[in-house]
Amino acid sequence: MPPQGATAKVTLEVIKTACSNCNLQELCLPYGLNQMELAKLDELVSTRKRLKRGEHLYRSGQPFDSIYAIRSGFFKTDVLIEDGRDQVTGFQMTGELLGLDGISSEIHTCNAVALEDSEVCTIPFALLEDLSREIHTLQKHFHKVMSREIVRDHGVMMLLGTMRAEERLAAFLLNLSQRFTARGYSPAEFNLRMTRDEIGSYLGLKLETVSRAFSRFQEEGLIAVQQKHIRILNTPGLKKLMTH
Amino acid sequence: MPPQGATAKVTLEVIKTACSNCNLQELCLPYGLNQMELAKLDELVSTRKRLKRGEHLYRSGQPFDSIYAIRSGFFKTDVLIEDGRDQVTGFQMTGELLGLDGISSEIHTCNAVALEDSEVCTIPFALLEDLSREIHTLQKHFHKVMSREIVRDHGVMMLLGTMRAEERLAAFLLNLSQRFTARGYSPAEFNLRMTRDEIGSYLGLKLETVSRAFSRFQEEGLIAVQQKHIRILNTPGLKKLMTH
DNA sequence: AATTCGCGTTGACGTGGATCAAACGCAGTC
DNA sequence: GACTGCGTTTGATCCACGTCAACGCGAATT
Repeated sequence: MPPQGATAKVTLEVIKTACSNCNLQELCLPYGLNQMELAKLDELVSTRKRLKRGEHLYRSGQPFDSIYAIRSGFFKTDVLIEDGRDQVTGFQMTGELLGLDGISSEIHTCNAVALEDSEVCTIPFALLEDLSREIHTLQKHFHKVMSREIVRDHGVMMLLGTMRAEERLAAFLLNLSQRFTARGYSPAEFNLRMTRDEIGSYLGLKLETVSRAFSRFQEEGLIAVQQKHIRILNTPGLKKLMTH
Repeated sequence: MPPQGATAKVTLEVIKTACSNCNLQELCLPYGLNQMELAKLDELVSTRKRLKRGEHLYRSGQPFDSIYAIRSGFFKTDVLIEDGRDQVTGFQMTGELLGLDGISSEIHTCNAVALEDSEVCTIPFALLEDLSREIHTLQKHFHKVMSREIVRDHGVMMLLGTMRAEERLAAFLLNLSQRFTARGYSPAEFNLRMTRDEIGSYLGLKLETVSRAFSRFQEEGLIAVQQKHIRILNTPGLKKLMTH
């Protein structure tokens, strides 16, 4: 890439990093704020942080003082217990928040790891609380975001508690597809950022089971898999599998 | 019961129903508030509601406008999906909050059912938001409560995703024991308010598996079961079973 | 006291997914 | 271009839990 091209790109990014100019407004915290309120939020969210694939954003046990909004990239969160067992508790993408679990005890209770090179906005939580006492809309939106996380977790509990392997994987693919769509990407074609093992951990399955389910979906013409590249060929078919 | 006895009891309850006088302060929302702040909270939480065993506090799909604090009694929450599958997402006891899931969409996303005669404080959510913009401590505490719910759900996901039947049941019993203890009841002896089927649904197991696990624990001298009555005989034994 | 009903227990058997094991494919690296 | 290593696929076997079925028990009803 020619140097002037690179320079132009950097400049553009600097301009765009303000909340007031962020194209994630409708996904992230700033939802529904007016110009003045956005200006205040910009001040709050001044720090940004880049992470390389594989880097930890935070680790379980570390003191909590900020939550993070993903500007770009892809993360997983996982919890680890003494005896070595661990579980992926979620995958987070652009516009989603990380770190809400740390609010309760002021200590992070899980690890957040970048699954690709990523960038996050650091939101000091004490300041967010201050500002959300001033701005009603921000308060309301923040509460909704936390509550949505609870509802999402109930969905995962449902999945883990009542669904069979193929139903779980179908639900997982449809969920990813829907989230990519909401971000303007193709609903039918995407690259998985996580390994089969991580998918399995999230879905309460072993990696072999995940792999077999992928193969089976392919045989049945529901999807086309090639390593991490997924094309969904028959969305209704996947949905029917779920409700089965 | 003699009439004067009943009268005395009612009067006492009326006095005690104010947040400022509630013996659940350290479990419920009012944590850490001063006298003036408590007085304001009392105003907010003016309505109380009694429910008989089996009654619904709210149902999935109903409009959300309040959260509820349990003054006494025992609840379960469950979600039901189209194809008839359902899952118990939690059991709630005295001092715990119900309804946080409804904040996100302003519609309840699960059912809350009383498992014994119960009484709740109705907390209009809009008013809670107003008041928590005034009272920093209340805001902070409310955020912690929501976050704690997320952490709790992660624990359940862990349980459903990685533990085997007996480990799940051991974790469940220890969790109940710990919550009873926090409320001043015996850590070792209590009555289950839910059926084997409901326990199974929560733990992602069939009722027969729950029943067999109970029997097995009894054979091994870990607990004594008699219908819904449980005595924990060997807490370390149960813990070891979990970390196994 | 007999009857019904909801729950719980226990046994026999089947199966979905775990486990173990081998081989493959792609991406770096030398 | 061969080498190495991680992630993935696929097959064979095993086992924890689900399923199906019978029976038991206590509480409420008559």
